[in-house]
Amino acid sequence: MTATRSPRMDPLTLEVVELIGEVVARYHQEFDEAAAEHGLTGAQARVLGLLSLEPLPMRQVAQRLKCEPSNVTGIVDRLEARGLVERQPSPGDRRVKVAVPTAEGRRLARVLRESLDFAREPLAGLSREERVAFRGMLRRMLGID
Amino acid sequence: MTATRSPRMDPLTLEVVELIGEVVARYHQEFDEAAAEHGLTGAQARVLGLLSLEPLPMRQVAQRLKCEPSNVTGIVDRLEARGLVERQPSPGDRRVKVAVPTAEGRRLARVLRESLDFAREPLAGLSREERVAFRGMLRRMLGID
DNA sequence: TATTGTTATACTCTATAACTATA
DNA sequence: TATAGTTATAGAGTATAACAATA
Repeated sequence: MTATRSPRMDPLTLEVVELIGEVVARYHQEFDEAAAEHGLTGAQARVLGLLSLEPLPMRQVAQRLKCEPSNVTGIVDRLEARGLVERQPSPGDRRVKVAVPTAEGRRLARVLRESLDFAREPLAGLSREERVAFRGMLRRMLGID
Repeated sequence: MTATRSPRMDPLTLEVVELIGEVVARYHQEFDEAAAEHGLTGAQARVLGLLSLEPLPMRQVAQRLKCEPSNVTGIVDRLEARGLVERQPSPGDRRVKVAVPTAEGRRLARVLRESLDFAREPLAGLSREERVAFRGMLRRMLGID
């Protein structure tokens, strides 16, 4: 039996993997801070962002969040109590409730989106070719194409 | 007053920002799943990973996690109950308790590290030049250099 | 007095299971 | 009977404040 116990990673790849971990941590930190500045938790801000792109039935919100539907009830309850979201009945199926952002909810979602400068700012300093290359790498990591 | 309300983002940059968000979500998902397969939460796995690199006083764990010291008490309590971590007195200062992984804790930390193939696998398909370029981009995003 | 770690408390997020209204 | 949403419950992470032991 050899000492090898997993696929070997060269120092460069190892460094890149570690950098990705740091980017992930930084992204979450900045996202949560931006949400907290407006009195929202990370989960609430994420749901508000989803709904500002497209109103969704409760169950579909859960699918996007990859969590149980019962959790969405509480998150939307709190957004609704803040006047940022409303539950609207679905015409076709009376069981379904569609979560729709209010005007204030849409406004806040836009503010939150714009305050996430972490990624945008450094990207602006890249050439178009560099950004294309970066996009290609991210796509490969996500299994796109 | 013009309609412009924030720095403009070209479609390519916008797409890259969105891809980064997806990578972040995917990274967290895979990390938490790997932890759950071994009966740990994400926070517990993260602390165990930290300690496997270097034993740390409770307060310093909180600083690395960017959370309040009182939270670390509970996380380390659960790791200790699982036999993965021990609290050891500090020789120089009797107020300090150093969290040290046990042999089993170090073993599990290594397994968790190796199961995070998400980033490593696609990186292996890149040329050295591409990886260097990717590293440079990540560093700029983190403000390194 | 100041610092380290803990306890107590309250809130949020999470999964599970049971429930209701509707299909 | 199946599905959408909710409620009830329990565990975990989080911040705040107050506390004990030590410096």
